[in-house]
Amino acid sequence: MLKLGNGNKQKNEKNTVTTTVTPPSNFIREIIDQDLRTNKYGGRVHTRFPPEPNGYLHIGHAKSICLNFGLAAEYGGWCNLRFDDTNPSKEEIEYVNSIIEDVRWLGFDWGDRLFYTSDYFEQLYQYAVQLIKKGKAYVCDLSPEQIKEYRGTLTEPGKESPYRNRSVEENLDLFQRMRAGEFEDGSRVLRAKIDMASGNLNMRDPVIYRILHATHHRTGDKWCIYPMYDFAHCLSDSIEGITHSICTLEFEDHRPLYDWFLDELNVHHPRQIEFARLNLSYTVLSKRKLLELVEGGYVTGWDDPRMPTISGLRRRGYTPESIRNFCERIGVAKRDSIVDIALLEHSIREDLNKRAPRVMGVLHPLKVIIDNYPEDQVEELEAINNPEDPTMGTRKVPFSRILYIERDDFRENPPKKFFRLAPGREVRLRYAYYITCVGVVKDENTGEVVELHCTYDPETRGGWAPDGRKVKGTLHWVSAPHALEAEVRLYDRLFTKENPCAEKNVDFKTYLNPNSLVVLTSCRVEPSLADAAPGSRYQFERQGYFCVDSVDSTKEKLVFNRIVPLRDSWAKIEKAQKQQKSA
RNA sequence: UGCCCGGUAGAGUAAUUGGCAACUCAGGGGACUUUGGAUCCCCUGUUGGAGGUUCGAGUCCUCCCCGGGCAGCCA
Repeated sequence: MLKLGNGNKQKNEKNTVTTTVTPPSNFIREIIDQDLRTNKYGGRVHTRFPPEPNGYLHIGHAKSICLNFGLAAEYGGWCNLRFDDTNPSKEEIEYVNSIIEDVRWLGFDWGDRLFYTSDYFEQLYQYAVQLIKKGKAYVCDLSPEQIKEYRGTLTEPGKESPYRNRSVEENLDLFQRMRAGEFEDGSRVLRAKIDMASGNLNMRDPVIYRILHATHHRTGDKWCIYPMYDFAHCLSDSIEGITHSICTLEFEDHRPLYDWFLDELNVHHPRQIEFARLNLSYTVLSKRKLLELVEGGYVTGWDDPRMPTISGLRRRGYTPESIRNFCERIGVAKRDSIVDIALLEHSIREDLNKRAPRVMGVLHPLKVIIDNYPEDQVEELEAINNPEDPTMGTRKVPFSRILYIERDDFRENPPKKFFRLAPGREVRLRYAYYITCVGVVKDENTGEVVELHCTYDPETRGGWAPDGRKVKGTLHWVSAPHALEAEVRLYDRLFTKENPCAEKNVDFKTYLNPNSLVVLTSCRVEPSLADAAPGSRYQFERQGYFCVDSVDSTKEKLVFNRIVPLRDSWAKIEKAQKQQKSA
């Protein structure tokens, strides 16, 4: 008998997701292709994303979301969103809401197929009763400690519970009274009767129902017994008519148990496929560790832009497209691996290069006075919004006698291959003029360069010299009297070590990067940014991609998050030069 | 020392299922350039080991080595 879930009767909402990367084949697609060829599920492909609402989603979940929703879209099937809410002591509505928001933001749509395992509590209870009636489940009065003791170890078999052979009638009565609330938490459980000597611990009479007098965020106080994950999960998949239950590797050992439940109950039997969860270099991806960072105040919250959470990446400025492309690129397999975070960074650069408007912003301002530029003159110079996309048009940028340039763009004693400004050197100011440095003003006490004097060549307006002479460097700049002051938050990798969890006896927090956030408070950006909307993304030319912080930025005080820096080949040259010197 | 899974360039994945080991990222070099960005071109480097089957093995077989997971009334 094949029981089809209610999901099958409901209408499909097509996903609108696109990726620019051609998906390579993988072992899951092969399995589905095979099932389609053999008509195993009547040609259907129905997946689900089944989070537990006990934390925020992270990039590792994005992999699973993209897989499940992606496969469904690709094969013209469906993907359900189902909350695995079987443990009211850990789950909260706040998490439910954040998960819904995140999955939607990633660009996926579950139509009217939003489900909760708690929707099935009554049905699940009836399944348990069926097992009891078949003599395949029993109420056990052993304490938690005793159950552990009786379970045996990895290498030794367990022993049978003295309550294992209670009569069906007694079990039915006891289970009903468990539901009725007659017993204390922990006093009794319902167990499957399988094999205490199995090499697979999951088969040693696993607990399938426990007593928990806790208020559930959806069912309130209706229940005081709750099904265990192993029991609830496989049967929820079955109820929904899921064809391919895609999950992570650690559930491989549970599959025989799921097979046992499904076969004993003789219900629709999804095919479970396990894949390796995502690991990313220089970060951690476990709810427990992320929670530790949040609760310990190491970050400002779940949406701290340094966090690998979906909400953190969103606030940082990552786009859903870039995350989807990343997930496509990393592929899916069964071996554990650590993906280089550079791949994530590449994905966002690739996306934003095509889409982000260019703008000029000076992070570490150095004042420049153009000695031969008329005192009160202001010119509006034309700048291209995105050289990758002419349809994005142009804008006007004001130019005047006093400017700011990047402090790094000037060297009093320029090293080899330094193409930027130095005493006597001529460079181009982007979209403006060629300027030549004619004077350096330093602080008398510290020796710090505080101001540069330059002359400009009026013939080079727009950045071209009529005599054809070339300059090697092009600098970004802002007009001092017109510039907007802004705060810029420079984010870097959260950890200094590729795998912060590699050593079992060293706390991963030891490797937290002390420079993962550097706040710059007196940056100057061009005036076109005055009305920049929260969340909008820009390329600050020659620097990187930045996003208006959606929480802290105001019209009065702009705050930008650095999403990712541009690739910086000068930094590499300089680093190599320094290494050469010290060698 | 029980059960399960896995091992392909530095990283992540492919390989028409037994037929020239490739793609992306990273790294190196070059071209081009009003972003030292982007783009384009080139390069470095790979089937854990030993046997076996075969005309032919990353793929099939045997043994070994290495890595991961499992003893919640968590998921």
